Amino acid sequence: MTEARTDSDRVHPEVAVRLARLDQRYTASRRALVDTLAAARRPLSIPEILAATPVIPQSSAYRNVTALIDAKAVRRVAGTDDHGRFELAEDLAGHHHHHLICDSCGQVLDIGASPRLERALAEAARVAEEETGFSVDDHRMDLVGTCEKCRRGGPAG
Amino acid sequence: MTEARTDSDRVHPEVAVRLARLDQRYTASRRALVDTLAAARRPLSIPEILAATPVIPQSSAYRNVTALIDAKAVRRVAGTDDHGRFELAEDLAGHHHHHLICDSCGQVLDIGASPRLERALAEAARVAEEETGFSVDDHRMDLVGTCEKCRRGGPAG
DNA sequence: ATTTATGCAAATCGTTTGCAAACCT
DNA sequence: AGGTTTGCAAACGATTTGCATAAAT
Repeated sequence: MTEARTDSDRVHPEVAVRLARLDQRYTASRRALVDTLAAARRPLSIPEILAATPVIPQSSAYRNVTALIDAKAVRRVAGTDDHGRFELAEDLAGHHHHHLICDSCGQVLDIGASPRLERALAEAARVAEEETGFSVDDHRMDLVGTCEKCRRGGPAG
Repeated sequence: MTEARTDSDRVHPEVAVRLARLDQRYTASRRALVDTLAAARRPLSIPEILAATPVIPQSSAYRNVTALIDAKAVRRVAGTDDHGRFELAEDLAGHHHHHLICDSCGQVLDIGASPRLERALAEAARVAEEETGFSVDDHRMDLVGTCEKCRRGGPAG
């Protein structure tokens, strides 16, 4: 069987190392936060993180997410609503993916990236660098639409 | 010669029609806002809009941008900083494009979309619809990097 | 005339921060 | 011990909103 789920025994030590580089400690709250993000198959907002993680005050969630982002263990993704969303860094989660965003309820789902799409994206990045002088180091590809639930009369339906 | 720039004599009536569908009026402020967005070749934040548009109070800018979004004459795009950015709807601006986002200063540039990339994106959308039950009606492709200016010691350099 | 938009100031809401106590090394 | 993180509450900043007036149909 293909082992696709996050191996937290591998993730935790690596997160610890990345935090240590910044003189940051891998505390219980941070571990819990990483577990929550690793267990979700999609980027979570702070409210979602709080709901899924026992007894973590908001301010700590924000501060820890920030620390983990600085350590490059977590990354922020933009949705359509006014909540930031966060996911494990791709090299920790172990799979490159893109997002499917529901315009109605704001939910974000992960979707796989096809090699063909990735090749086209890489080419686009190269062209953009030549034309603009930017140095491109990441891409985001989001599909925006309406999820099944919302189409049947959910939040904005 | 190919006429690529926005033809505001064509844009204004169409915006008026779209607003009218929602019983909204095409006032001087809204016209000014559309002119500002049409003149920019990139999505603008509210501060940028205010700077470029004479005597429009913030609250009106926010309200009018919202009205124009509801009327599908403007769309909101997400950058990396905490300001929303806004651009004319693509069918009004007349060209499909993607974005180049500077991670350092938050600036957003438009970049053209190659046919090859568009084909790959369309395929990805089709696959995602089949697999998830979403109905996809838009895509966003952003390249994130550092602009030339910031690499030479700009805002975060 | 009636309905919608404006402008100001106050309110809201996500996020950030100051500070003293608790924690890790 | 010495520096870091926590938790609370207050502060912040972008965006939204109530209300009386002005503008558009």
